[in-house]
Amino acid sequence: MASVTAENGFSTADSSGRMNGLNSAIPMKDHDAIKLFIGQIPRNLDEKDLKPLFEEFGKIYELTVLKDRFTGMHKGCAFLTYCARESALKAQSALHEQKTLPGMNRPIQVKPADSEGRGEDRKLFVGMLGKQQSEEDVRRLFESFGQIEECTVLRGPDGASCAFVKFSSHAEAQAAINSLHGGQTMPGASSSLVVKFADTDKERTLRRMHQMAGQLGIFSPMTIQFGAYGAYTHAQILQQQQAALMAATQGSYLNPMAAIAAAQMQQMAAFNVNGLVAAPMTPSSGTSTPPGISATAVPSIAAPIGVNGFSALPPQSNGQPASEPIYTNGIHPYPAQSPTVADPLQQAYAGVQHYAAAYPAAYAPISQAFPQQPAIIPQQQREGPEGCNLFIYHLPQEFGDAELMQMFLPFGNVISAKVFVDRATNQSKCFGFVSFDNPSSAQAAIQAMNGFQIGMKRLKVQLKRPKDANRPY
DNA sequence: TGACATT
Repeated sequence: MASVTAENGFSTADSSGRMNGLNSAIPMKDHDAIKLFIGQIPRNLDEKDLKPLFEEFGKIYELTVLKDRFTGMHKGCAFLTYCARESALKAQSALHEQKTLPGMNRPIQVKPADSEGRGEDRKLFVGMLGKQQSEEDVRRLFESFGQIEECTVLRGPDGASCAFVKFSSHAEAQAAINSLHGGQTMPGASSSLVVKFADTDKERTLRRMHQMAGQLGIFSPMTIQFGAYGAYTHAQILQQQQAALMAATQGSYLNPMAAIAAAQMQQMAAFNVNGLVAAPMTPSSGTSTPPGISATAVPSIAAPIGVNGFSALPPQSNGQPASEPIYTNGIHPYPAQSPTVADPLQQAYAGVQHYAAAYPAAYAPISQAFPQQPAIIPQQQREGPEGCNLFIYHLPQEFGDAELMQMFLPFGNVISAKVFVDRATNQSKCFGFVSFDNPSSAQAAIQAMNGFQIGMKRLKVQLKRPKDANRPY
């Protein structure tokens, strides 16, 4: 009887969003209470299951598991507000990334919800970190500029690659930018540090996407999605953008491949923009972008991608391309993993901003790896060994060899990337070839990029047909 | 829809 009552109490709390159960009078919360985002929660845990876990740090004011509006499906994350700010801080430090709940393969996430930050310009994106940098290193780097409320380093198998640092004020963040952006090169990084405001504001992102879309005629904001991992419907995206954004920005882990791909797409969009438009996507640094994306752009493009650690790395994932000499980017196929809570669309958005933003800076230093002949690459199409050559269809019209190469660099050493062009019109035929130096890179690329949606189309990425198979005559 | 290293 008693337990039933308790259950009912929670159910009530559930629908009202409040955890002030039957006998507890706790309607008050601190004015500076922090709403926490809780990520990586097993879907079988409901409010009542979660409550005990969090109560230990203080009285809970509100605990809401995020659910799909239509299906009611548990989204694997929740919002939690303690009555006391202090409790939230305690919970965060005690739990965040500190334990992994049963059935999860990533540690629990406990961080201030993004709604708390108000999306103000106090959050920085930090690119060009070295491989070694830990969150602590990043904190140290930034701490002199103000109070760091949040610091997240996104890293992949190889180490750190970029980070978010949220200050308590815009001014602090700005100061950090002023002092740190472009000012030093982290050990193991190929370019100087990139420090810019993170675009947390969804609308700004959308605006930019719209801008780009208008200018390019592609990449409309709603069209970058992942087919290959498409567990997300458009409706879901729209309804739960908020939650998903949080999930994505709160350190949830995404499929690294998808994330990389997203960043790549963004990057390419940026490149295209460069050719056409002054620089809608280049925020802080005034670096002028090269006029075109012809063959001469290849080395430059290759550099940011292959050389630096973060180029292919969208901010909201832990995916990470490595940093090494140009065509040995050390990136290795991440095994395709099942997607987690975050929304690919969000990744894509975020990827755009950060990637594009970091791009100008990434531009400057060209590899030390090819001192004499900077970075130039495989200009003639070369086939790799059997099983290493991909046929890619449904490329955007705007894509040239460079873009194609960029898109596939994260998966391995690209020997060659060739978009077919109609000789008469000089227009892309929307298909091309990419060759890797080993089959597993090719497979990784297929895994990640086949089905990648651009605009209304999805990339088709397959092994190229062997020679003899396509010679009917 | 289309389609596999071209001029």
